Amino acid sequence: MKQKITQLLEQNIEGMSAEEISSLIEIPPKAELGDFAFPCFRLAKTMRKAPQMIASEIKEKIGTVDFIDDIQVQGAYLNFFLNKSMFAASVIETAVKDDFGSSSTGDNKTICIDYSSPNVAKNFHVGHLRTTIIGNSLYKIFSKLGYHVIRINHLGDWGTQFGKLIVAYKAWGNEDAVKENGVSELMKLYVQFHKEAEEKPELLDEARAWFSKMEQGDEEALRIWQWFVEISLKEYKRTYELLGMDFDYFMGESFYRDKTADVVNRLTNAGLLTESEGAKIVDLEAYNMSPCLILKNDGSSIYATRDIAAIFYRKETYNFVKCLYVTGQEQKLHFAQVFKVVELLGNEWAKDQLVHIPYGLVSLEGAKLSTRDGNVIYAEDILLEAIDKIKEIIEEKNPELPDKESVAKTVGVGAVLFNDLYNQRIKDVSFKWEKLLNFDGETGPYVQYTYARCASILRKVEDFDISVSIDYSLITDDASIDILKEISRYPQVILDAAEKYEPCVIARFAVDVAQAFNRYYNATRINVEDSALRNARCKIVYITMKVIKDALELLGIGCVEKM
RNA sequence: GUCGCUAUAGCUCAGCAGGAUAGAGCGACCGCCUCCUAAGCGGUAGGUCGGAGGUUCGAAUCCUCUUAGCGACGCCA
Repeated sequence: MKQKITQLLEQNIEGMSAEEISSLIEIPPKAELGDFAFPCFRLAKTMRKAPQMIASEIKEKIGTVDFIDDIQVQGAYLNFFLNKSMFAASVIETAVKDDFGSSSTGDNKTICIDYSSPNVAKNFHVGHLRTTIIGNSLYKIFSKLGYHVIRINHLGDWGTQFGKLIVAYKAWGNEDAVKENGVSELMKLYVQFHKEAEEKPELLDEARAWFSKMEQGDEEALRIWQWFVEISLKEYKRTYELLGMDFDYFMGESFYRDKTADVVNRLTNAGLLTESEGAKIVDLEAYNMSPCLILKNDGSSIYATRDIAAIFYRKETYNFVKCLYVTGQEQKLHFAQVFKVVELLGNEWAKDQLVHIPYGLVSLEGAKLSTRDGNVIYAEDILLEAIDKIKEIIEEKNPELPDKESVAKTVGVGAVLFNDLYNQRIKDVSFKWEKLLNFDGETGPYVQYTYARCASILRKVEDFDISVSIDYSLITDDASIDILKEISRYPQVILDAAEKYEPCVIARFAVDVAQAFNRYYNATRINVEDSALRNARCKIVYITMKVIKDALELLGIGCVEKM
């Protein structure tokens, strides 16, 4: 709509007929805006007339068109007021039969999303939760738009850290303790390694040597490594299950270990590889970036090498139109370098197909997250804590509720997911229990509550039948029109979220719908005597539920009928 | 030092292909359940949109400079 109006302003309307002007601003069948206005200043400037005069001229010429009930001039602004029942009819009818998806947008093209990707042998903490939750939502959003989305968990299961772990395990480890305590035992070894390495820096060389052995296929090294990976995966999968998430591939960095030589070959053939301080690098000075390290001075690969190998593998295997990387913004330079190197190898597509989707730093009550100092909270604990808190609230507010356990899980997990998706990705997050466990206002439970409230209403109206047509002239009150305006935005909201790679657009929308509905609920009695009125109002309740459920689904959050 | 990100109400944040009186939530205070779920709704208080210039009829939004916080800047990922 805004674009249409801008178009109008770009043109000289002098001498245009009313038909021409109204065809220019033709109101779309699904009006995105209820009442809207546009400024006449720019037009006034080009036409050298007072804005007020322009406004009244347009008004005079446009007259009344479909959907528009009234036009007013206020100061220099033109206001169009919708024909409310026509608008209501349009919104309700599309919402009843549509699934809101522009499913042709994606045309079944493939998108790879690389997200979650925890570092094996480290605990899955708050920080990992962000990439996991955001990535999962992007997967849902693009799937809805008709893309074939491949979810890749690029586990950090290769690299010098395993050399460190092997050194630590051989020096201070104990098989039984690792078997019993899993990842946290490995974490302890890792922490101890760093402590000892401060005194004895030669440990670091030892660690690098062990990693080098891994790369060369040393049997002992690989056996220990494999064991650590299995232990870690078991724990991660428990968290993913709690989150209700899955991946198409758990393909860690180790998967590319035999593909890094090919990267080196390509770079060598292209004459891009140069030697510097004993290491092999690609110089990126021409692009204002520090060099991209490809091989360390001991000849072993580094994460950039494996990331490049992964890009080629994915392009060849899946022929993606986009490959998204959901990681912290501190890795911005790394991805810029890697993408540039791929592009320099003669791949123009790298420019717009490889996308880094950064998010802000997670800190804990103001302090930096640090496993070494014990300043961490584990994802699983957060989820379990949230579920417990929800159970308490249920006992307090609705002790008779059936299925308490499963409701608490859906709502508790939903609260955590929503909390992570409600703000723009780029914002830093300071984790606070107090905030996370407050479920009033702009939260997941609030939206879910609104859904349950709707469900409760429809349960009580026994004769409600969605297929019975209604009299739209009964729907003209402000509260009804407000909720319908919100609902009518939904398809555009999905597109916006996809374009910006921002699930928060959808989360905000869900809250807007819930707020509009709750206002409607308070202002309007739905279950009334008059059956025509009751039916009409129930239809609004019905489509509200449908939209909320669909939107929450895009965030990876479920709904409950009662809570 | 160079590059990047962030800065809007006491707190957490929306708004930013320029447009009407800058919006929510939390917290505080005051109201609303003989009525469909009060995890709700309404109201009050709270703002030099970090600062200074500039472009414009019009700037939270665009440009320049500047301040503060954070991050990245070669053998970790």
